[in-house]
Amino acid sequence: MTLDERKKLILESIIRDYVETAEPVGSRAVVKKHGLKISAATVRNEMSDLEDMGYLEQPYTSAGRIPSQKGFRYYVDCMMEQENLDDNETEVLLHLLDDSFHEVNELVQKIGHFLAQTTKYTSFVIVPSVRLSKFKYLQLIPIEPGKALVLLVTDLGVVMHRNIEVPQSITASELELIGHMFNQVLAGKKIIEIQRSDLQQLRDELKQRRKVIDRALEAIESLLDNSNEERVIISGALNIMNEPEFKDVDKLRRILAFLEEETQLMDMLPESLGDEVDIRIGRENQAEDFKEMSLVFAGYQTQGEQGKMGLMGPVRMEYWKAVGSLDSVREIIEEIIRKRF
Amino acid sequence: MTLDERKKLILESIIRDYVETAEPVGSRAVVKKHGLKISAATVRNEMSDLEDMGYLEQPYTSAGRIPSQKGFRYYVDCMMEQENLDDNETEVLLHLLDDSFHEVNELVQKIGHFLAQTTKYTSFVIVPSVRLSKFKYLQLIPIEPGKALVLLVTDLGVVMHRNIEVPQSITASELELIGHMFNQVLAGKKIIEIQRSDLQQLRDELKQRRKVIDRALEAIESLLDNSNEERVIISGALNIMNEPEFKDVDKLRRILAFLEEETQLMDMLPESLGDEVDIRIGRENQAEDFKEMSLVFAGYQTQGEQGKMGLMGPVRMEYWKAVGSLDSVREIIEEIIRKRF
DNA sequence: GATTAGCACTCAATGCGAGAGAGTGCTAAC
DNA sequence: GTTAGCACTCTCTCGCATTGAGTGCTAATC
Repeated sequence: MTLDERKKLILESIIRDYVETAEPVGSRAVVKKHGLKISAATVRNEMSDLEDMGYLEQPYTSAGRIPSQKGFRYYVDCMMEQENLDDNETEVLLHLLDDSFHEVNELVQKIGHFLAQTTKYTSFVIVPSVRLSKFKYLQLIPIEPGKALVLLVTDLGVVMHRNIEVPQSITASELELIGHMFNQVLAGKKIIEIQRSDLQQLRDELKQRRKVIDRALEAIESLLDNSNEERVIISGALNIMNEPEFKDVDKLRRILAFLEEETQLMDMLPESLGDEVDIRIGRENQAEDFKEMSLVFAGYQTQGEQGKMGLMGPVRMEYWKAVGSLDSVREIIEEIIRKRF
Repeated sequence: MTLDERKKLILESIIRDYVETAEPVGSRAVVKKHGLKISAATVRNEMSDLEDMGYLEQPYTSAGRIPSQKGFRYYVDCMMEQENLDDNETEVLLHLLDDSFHEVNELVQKIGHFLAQTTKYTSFVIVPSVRLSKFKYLQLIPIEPGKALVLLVTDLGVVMHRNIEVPQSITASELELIGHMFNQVLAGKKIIEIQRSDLQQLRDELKQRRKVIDRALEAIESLLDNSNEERVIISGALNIMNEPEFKDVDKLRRILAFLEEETQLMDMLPESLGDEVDIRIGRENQAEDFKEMSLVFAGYQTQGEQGKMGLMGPVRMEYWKAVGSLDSVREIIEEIIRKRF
C-alpha cells in the first residue's frame, strides 16, 4: 500500500512531532509546524483517512493523533532516511577508540558507551563467543609448588586461564612437556570442534601423569564451556528513565529487570544478521515485557564470527538516528578489528 | 541521653512498624501491636515527648508519627540487636560458594548477589586492589611470530596479561631468558613497591633486547596502573524500586545514576574499616543524592588488604537484618579466602 | 470534487468543596 | 501518673463543574 505525497507529508510531520514531544499531535500543529499551504480542516480529513488505514490512532475521541506502530513501520520501511553520525560524533568515537584498549572486551565496552551516549537510548553489544575461534596455544605454567596455571590462547588473541592443583613433585619441564602434547593434539582446531574425544585421546597418551592431565583437562573443559557464552554488554540503561512513557515505576521495573537477564535479550535476536540494520517495533518483539519498546540492531563482522549490537528505546524512537548511528559505528569498528587483530 | 524503658519500647514499636509499612504509626497501633498494658492516650503523651526530644516526627499535624533519622540512630546505637543469617540462609550461601569459582572476582560477584537477594536491598562489594599483593611470577610467552604475551601472577593468584609485539626474529628461549631476568628483579616485591627504578634497572641489564624489554615494561606498567583500581560490584540495584519512598522516578534516577558512578560510592566510605559493621543513616551521608538513603557496611580481610562490602536502602531499613547479614557473610568469606588462597 | 470556515460536541485535565477517616491534643476525671 | 472523652486538624477521595484542545460534521466556497 502506498500513500500519496500529501498523506506521507502529514504522516511524517506527525511522527516527527510525536517523537519529539510524546504528545498527541493535532491538525493545527501539523499545519503550523510544516507551514503547509492547506488548512487544518483538510489535514483533519487526511488524518481521518490515515487513521482508517491504521497508520494513526487516537488515544481518545477528540484528542490529537499519534502514530500507530503500523504507522512507524510504514515510515521506517518506505519513507525514512537514515541519519549517520556527523563528523563531530565520528571524531569523538575515533578519539575514544584511539586510547589504548587491550582486549576486544574493552573495545566493545567503549562502543556501547558511545552508542548510548550519542543516541540517548540504551545500547547493547554482544561479543561473539569464541566457539569459531581457533585454538592457538596452550601452556601449563608452574606457579608455586602444588599449583599451576592453565593458559589458553585463541587466534583472536583471547586469553583464558584457570588455576589447577598439581602434585608437589612435578617439575617445570614435565609440565612443559605435557603442555606440548596438548598443543600437538589441539593445534589449529576450532574451539567448537574440540571434542571430548580429543581430550580423551590426551588422557590416554599421558597416562603416567594422570593427575595433572585430569586437572588440566577439567580446566580446559570448563574454559570451553565458558567460552560458549556470548557476552552482552548493556550501556545507558538509565536513559530509559528519561522517556515519559516509562515514568511509571512498574513499567520501568519490568524493562530494567528484563535487561538484567541478558539471555532474554539474546533470545529476541535472530541467530545471524545480514548487512542491513534491522528494526523491531513494539509488538513485533516477542518478549511480553518488550511490547512497548523498539529494538534497532545490526551485526558486525569479526574474523571468526558475527557480533551484534543495537539500541533500545520507546516505540516513539528516533529510528533515523538509531539506524544511522549503528551503521556508522559498524563500519568504524569493523575497520578497527580488521586492523588490530 | 538515655530513655526510660517505656519510651524505648514505644520507639522500638514505632520503628518496627514503620519499617514494615512505610506509613506513619498512630498511638492505637502501638498499643495493639505490642499488646501494651497502657492506653493509647498515655502512648500519645510519650510520643509527644519523643517528638520533643527529636526521635520522632509528624509528617503533618494529626498524622501518626514516624521515626526521625535521629530516632533511627538512637535505635541502632542503643537498642538494636543484630539478626544474623539463619541456618537456612547460611546453607544457601555455602551452597552457592561450593559451586566452583575460579577467581576472587567470581567469589565476590556471588557474595554480592547473595546479599542483595536475601536482604532485598542493594549490595556492593569492593575487591581490594592488588597493590599490596606480592609479585609472584612473570613470563613472556611467544604466541605467534611477532606477538607475545606478558603474563603476571600475584601471590593471591590473580592473573594479569597483556599482548605485546616483539621482533619477528626473537626466539622462544630468548623470551624465556628475558622473563627469567624480570623474575629475579621483581620476585617477592609488593606490587605497590615495584618502582620505576626497578623497571629502569631491567632496562639497563637487558640492553641487547631493547625493543622486547620496552614493550614488556610498558605492558607491565599499564597492568600495574590498572591494578591500582579497586573494583566495585553492585548487585540488586533494582531492589530500590520496590521501596515506596522511591516510587518517584526522579529520585530513583538520581540514586541509580549515583550508583553507576562507582567512584562516588567509594568516596563515601572511610579508607579503612574496623571490625564493627558501620552504619550511615540518611543525612549522615556526605553525598547529596544519598541523603535519603542509608548505608550499612563492613570490611573483610584478605591476606593482603581490606575489601569492603555493604548494603544500601532507604532510611527506613531493616538495620538489624542488614548488620547481621554482613557480619555473618564476613565471617564466612574470610574463612573461605583463608582456606582457598 | 476538493477545500475550507464555522460550530457543536467530546473528553482529559484541573480545580473546588464536601464528607470520611485517622489520629492528635487537650481537659477533666480517676 | 493514667485514662476517657471529645473537639479539632489534616489528608484523601469522590463527585461535579469548568476549561480547553481538538475533532467531526455541515454547508459554503473555490
